[in-house]
Amino acid sequence: MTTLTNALESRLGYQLRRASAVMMADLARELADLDLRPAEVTTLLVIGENPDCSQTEVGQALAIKRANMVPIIARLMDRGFVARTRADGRSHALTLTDQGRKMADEANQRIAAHEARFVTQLAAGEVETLLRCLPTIRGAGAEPEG
Amino acid sequence: MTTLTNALESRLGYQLRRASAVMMADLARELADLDLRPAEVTTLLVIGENPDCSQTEVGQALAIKRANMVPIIARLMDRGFVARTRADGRSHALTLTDQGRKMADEANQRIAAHEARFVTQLAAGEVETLLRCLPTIRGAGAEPEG
DNA sequence: GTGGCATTGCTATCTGCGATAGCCGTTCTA
DNA sequence: TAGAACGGCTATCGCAGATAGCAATGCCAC
Repeated sequence: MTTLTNALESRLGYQLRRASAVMMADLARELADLDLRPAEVTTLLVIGENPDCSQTEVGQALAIKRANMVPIIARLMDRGFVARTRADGRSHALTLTDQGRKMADEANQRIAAHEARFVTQLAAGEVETLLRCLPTIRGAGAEPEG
Repeated sequence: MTTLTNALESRLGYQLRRASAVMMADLARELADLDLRPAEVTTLLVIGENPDCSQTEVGQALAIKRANMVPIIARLMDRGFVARTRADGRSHALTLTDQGRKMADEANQRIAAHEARFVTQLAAGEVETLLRCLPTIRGAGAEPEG
């Protein structure tokens, strides 16, 4: 087995994609026995932080389109983690149930453990740099006009 | 429209995922009129750099599973960018055609422009830090045993 | 040499995430 | 009050990745 050269290794986008995939896979593994997908956890946590928010607000915070929020919320409600009440004729006010709050707490611990596995491999200043640069990269992308 | 709080903003994995998604979307847009998907470009470039490599070798360089390489190679061959000859009874030796080489050159320019849109938003030292840390993160993930 | 094992490419199928187009009822506003 | 904007929803598609298993080939130990 020859090892191939790969000039992409020096590309930011490529490295970002590979690193992100590794962390996503690790997160998915960490959350597997809770039967929570990454997109569901983030939704759960945002609702926990922002009681009575609407679906589209959550979606905007997480860059999830309205249409894609629907099945996520549906499943969280089916499992009794999220409740909603009519806010006005169009929008719902989302809150966590007691069960949902417990699940969010558990998930937060799992996420902390997951993060630690990676952050401990880096110097403190490096983590700080990453957390400063990554939002800059996000901001450098094309703004969704509208 | 209230803006929600989101504690995930301080999470490395979350930021990585968001930043990666932005860059992927930008890359896809840049390559759209070439009708090349991100996974296809990376494959094309690796073959260009490593004439006579096999499919699984390319897959290993790019973290693409054998099974998922099949349709990628098939499409690159259909479009006349990649040719292959029997290396032994099992494996193929992959090379770029003249057309494939041209496409790879063009793709490389597009990628450079795409990268520049983001890299120019960062300080030189920051880019260096990113390119050092991201492979570390990759390495901190669970090794695929086998 | 031959038998067992690993490798290579492949099919088929599944999951997760994201995007688009468009419907309907509600609310805002000019 | 009419038209635009909004919030939730359905339906459907695309891309990337994963798994399980098959057939043919090559490798190695005996």
